[in-house]
Amino acid sequence: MSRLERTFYLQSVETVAKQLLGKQLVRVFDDETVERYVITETEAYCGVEDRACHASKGRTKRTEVMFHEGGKVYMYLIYGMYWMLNIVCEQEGNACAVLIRGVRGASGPGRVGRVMELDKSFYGEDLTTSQQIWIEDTGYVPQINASPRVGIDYAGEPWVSMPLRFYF
DNA sequence: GTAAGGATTGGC
DNA sequence: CCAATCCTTACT
Repeated sequence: MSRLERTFYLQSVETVAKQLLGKQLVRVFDDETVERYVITETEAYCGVEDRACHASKGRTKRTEVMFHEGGKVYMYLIYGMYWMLNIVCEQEGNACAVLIRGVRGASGPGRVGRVMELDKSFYGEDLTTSQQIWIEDTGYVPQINASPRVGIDYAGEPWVSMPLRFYF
């Protein structure tokens, strides 16, 4: 199977979030062990206007990579213990990203980061060139379901109600 | 410098 | 229901 290239990540964040379902994350660990994880759940975060998106806080050291062109990894620590894996999308400056909320065998974004042994060191990693993590097409196109995003009540309307969580 | 809170999880 | 645990942001 082939690694997804730049053009895939430059599509709209909502499109990427849906298209990532069924694709597989490939992770090469330090001991050269290779593991593949099929993506089963994602959420789209849409730039500086989306109050649920960290980029709405402005371009800071933490959110910097989200302002780059699509295809890079945005990692951040939540509740002092869970590393979240996000994929930056769209053109440079749009500040959009897709949160990987679940893979086959690991339901929940915190578990995804733990199972794949991801942390701050992956911040800014480029999925089109990295030797440690990338995404491949499987040819499988699942039936997609959508619902509001989880854990962003603070964002208020209309963001809290928008169906930007996708799963199958 | 200090304080508040979070795109969660697992245990009581 | 609630503690764990630490980084980022907001304010003094």
